[in-house]
Amino acid sequence: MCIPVPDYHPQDLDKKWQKRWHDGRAFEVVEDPSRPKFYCLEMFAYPSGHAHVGHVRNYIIGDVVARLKRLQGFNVLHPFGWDAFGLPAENAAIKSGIHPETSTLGNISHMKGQLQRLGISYAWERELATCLPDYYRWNQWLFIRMFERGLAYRRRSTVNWCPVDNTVLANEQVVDGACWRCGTTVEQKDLEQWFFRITAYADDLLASADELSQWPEKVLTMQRNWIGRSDGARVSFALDGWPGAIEVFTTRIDTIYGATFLLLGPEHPLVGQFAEVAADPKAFRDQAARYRSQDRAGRVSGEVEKEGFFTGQYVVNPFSGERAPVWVANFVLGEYGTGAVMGVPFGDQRDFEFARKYGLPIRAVIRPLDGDVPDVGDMTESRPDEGLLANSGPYDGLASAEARRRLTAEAQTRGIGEGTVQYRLKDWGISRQRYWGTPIPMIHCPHCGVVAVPDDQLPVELPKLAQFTGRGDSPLATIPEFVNIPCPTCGRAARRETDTMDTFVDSSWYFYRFADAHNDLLPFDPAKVRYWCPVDFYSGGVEHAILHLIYSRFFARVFRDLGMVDHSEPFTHLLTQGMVLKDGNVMSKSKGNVVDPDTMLEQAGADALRLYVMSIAPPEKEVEWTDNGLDGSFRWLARVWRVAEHWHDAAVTAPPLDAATLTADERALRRKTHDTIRRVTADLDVRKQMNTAVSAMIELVNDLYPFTDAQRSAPTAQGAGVAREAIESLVLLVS
RNA sequence: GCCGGGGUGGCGAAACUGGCAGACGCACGGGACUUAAAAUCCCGGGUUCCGCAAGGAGCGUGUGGGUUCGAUUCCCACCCCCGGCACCA
Repeated sequence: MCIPVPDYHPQDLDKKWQKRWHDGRAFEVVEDPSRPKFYCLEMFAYPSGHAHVGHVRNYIIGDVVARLKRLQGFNVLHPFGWDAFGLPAENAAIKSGIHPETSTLGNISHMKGQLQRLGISYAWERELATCLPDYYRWNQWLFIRMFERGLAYRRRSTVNWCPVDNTVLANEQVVDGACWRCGTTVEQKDLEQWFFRITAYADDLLASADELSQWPEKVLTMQRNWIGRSDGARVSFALDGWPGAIEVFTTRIDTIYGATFLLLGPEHPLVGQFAEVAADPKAFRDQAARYRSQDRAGRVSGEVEKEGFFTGQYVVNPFSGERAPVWVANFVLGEYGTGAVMGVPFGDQRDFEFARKYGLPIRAVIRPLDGDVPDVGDMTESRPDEGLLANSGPYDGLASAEARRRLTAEAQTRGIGEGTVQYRLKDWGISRQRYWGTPIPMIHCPHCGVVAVPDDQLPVELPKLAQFTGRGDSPLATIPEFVNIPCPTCGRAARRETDTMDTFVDSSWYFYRFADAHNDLLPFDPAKVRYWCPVDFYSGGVEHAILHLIYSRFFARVFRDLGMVDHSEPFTHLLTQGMVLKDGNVMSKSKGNVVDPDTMLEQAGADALRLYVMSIAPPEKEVEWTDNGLDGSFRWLARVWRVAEHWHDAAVTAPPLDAATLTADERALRRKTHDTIRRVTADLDVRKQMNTAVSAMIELVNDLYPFTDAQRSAPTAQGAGVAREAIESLVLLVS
C-alpha cells in the first residue's frame, strides 16, 4: 500500500494544543459533589534546574492516569509544585554567591516550561513552592499545634551530624552510616534538637500498613522493617549488694532460666557507677569509652569483634534465683530497649559466642518437641528455635509461647516486669543548622523558657542573608535583627530559635495544600480536603519508601487528630516508578549523564517522547535509557496520522454502520477495534501497564493498513464507517 | 542471616484464569518504489538437524525433580541477579 507522506509536524501541534490548554485553563478544577473525584499526584520536584528523563517518566505516568480518568468522567485534580527548600541551593550560594531564592525561583521557572512543553495536564493555578512564606507559614502553624500537643519537643541528644553539609540528619537520612545526600560518613554530636514524636504513631503506622492493599509489597516491607516492632517483656534483675535493679528487654522471656549473665551496653548509666568501685576505675572507663566509639564505626563497617569485660557486680535472676555476673559488652546498643540484655547463650547466637569466648556457663532451657534436651557441650551454635521448656523450674514442659504468657504474667504480679512492645523507630529530629528552610517558630526566653510565636505573628519570615560562608552553625544566628526579640509572654529580651526545619516537613503535607492552595486562614479548608483526599493515585521514586512516605503517613495522622482530615492513609494507590538509568547509573548532574528532554521534544515532539517512555517497560521497572526507540514512536504516530488523513474525507460522509451487512474483513477490523478498547482500558486503568497498552494500539494500526489497502481496490459501502470507528477509537485511546 | 522482587530471542519486552511461548517495538536481513538515496510500503527471523525448495523432525522460558491430557504459569529442592533491613536482644 502506498499512502502518501503526511505533513506530520508535531512541534507545531504541540504549540497549538499547549496554547489552547493554557488559554482555556483546560485542567483547572473546582469541587463538584455531583461528580466522582479523582486525585492524581506525582511526587513534586526539587527544582534542581533541569528536568531529566527520569523525572519526566514519572510525570508522564501520572499524566496518562489523569487523562484517562478525565475521559472516564471523573473530576480530576492533577496539580504540581516545588519542593523548593534544601541544601543544594544553599551550597551553590556558598560557591557562587547567588542567593538561594534567586536560583530556586529561576530553576522553577525553567522546569515549569519543560513540563509545559511536555504537555503534562497540570492544574497550574494550584502550583506551590515550599520556599514561599504563604506555604511555609503553615509548617510553622502546624509545628506550634504539634508543640501544644507534645508532638514537637526539644531535648538534648546524640544526633547524626554530617560534617560536609554542616547539619543534623534524621535517622531516616543516614544510609549505611553515611549522609543520604553527600555520602559523607556521619558523625555523632550532642545537640539540643527539636523532635517530632512519630513514635507515638508507631503502632498505628504499622497496623494500617496491612490495609494499604494498593501499595507495593516492597514499600510496606521496608516500612515495617523500619518501624521494627518487637513484642516482648521488660524484666528487672535485682542488683546483688546494691540498691535497685537492672531492667532488660527480651522477646524470649521463656528462656530466662538460661540467663547465666547480664550484659550492659557501654552507654548504660550504671557503667559509670560500677567504674567507681572497680579495681582500676580508669581502665574500666577507658574500655567502656572505646566500645562507645567502636559501636559507631562498627555500624558502618558491619564487622566488629564481640567483646566485653566483667564489671565485678552481680544480679539475681528473678526466676531461677541464681546470681549472674554483669558484663559490659560492645554489641549491646545503648539506645535500643533498656540498653541492657539478659545473656542467654543457649538461645541467642551473640550470647553464645560471648559465653564461649569468656567461659561463661550455658544452660539448655528448650528442648525440641520431638527430642531430648540438647547437650550444651556438643553445641556449636545457639538453638533459638521454640519448643518445650526444660531446666526451668515450675515451667518445665510448657510450650515456648505459653511459657512467655505465664512468665510475663508472673513478672507483672511480682512487680518486676511487664509485657511491652519495643520499636526500632525513633523520633524524627527535624532541626537543621542551615539557612534555606522554614524557620522554627519558637522563642527562647530566659524567664519563660521555650515559647511559641503567637499565631498572629506568623509567618516568621526567613530574613535575607547577604553572605553565605558555609562556616559555623545556623546562619540565622548571625542576624541580630532576626535573633533578638521580646518574649511574647513576658516582654523581656529573648532569642529566636535559629535552626530551620528539615525539608521533609515541607513535603509531608503538600498534597493537602493542593486541595486548597491559596487559603490564607488555614493550611487548608477541611471541607475541600474531604472532597479531594485521600490521593487516589500517587507515583514517585521508590527512594522515598521510608522517608517521605512514612513522614506523610505520620502527618496525616496528626491532621486527623487535629480534626482536619477524616482519613488516616493519605495515598490510596501508590506506584513506585522505576529509575531511568544511563550507562548503568542514576542520572545526575554530577555524573554528567543527564538526558535532557528538550532535545527530544525538538526532534520528535511531545507525543513521540511520551509514547516512547511509556512503551519501554512497565512503569515500576528500572530501565536503561537508549535513544533508539524514539524514532519508532515518531514513525508510528506518523502512521496514525497517515491513515487518518487517508480516510478523513470518506469517513465524514460514511453512512451509519449496519452490523448485519459487514464483510468478513470489516467484522474482523471491528472486532479488533473493540478488543483494543478493552485491552487499553484494562492496561491503563487496572493494571497500570502502559507498555502493553501501547502495543495494543500499534496492533490496531497494523490491522488498519491492510484493511485500507484492500478497501482501495474493492471499496464497500460500510468500509469507511468501520475505518472511521477504528480511527476515532484509536485517537481517543492515544489521547 | 531475614524480608521483598526477579531470571523468557541480538536488545526492550508480552503471554491477564494452567491452553499455539516470544505479541508489540528496537536493531538486523530481503523485496517493492526510485536514475539513486532517504522516506514509505511489503516480507522474514528462538535454536539445532534434514531438504535445492515447499516443507519436515528435535530441543527450547535459570537448574533438577513432581502434578497434569497440557506448565513461562501450580508444587518441592536448588542456583544466580537486583533492592531493602541487619549486633534491635
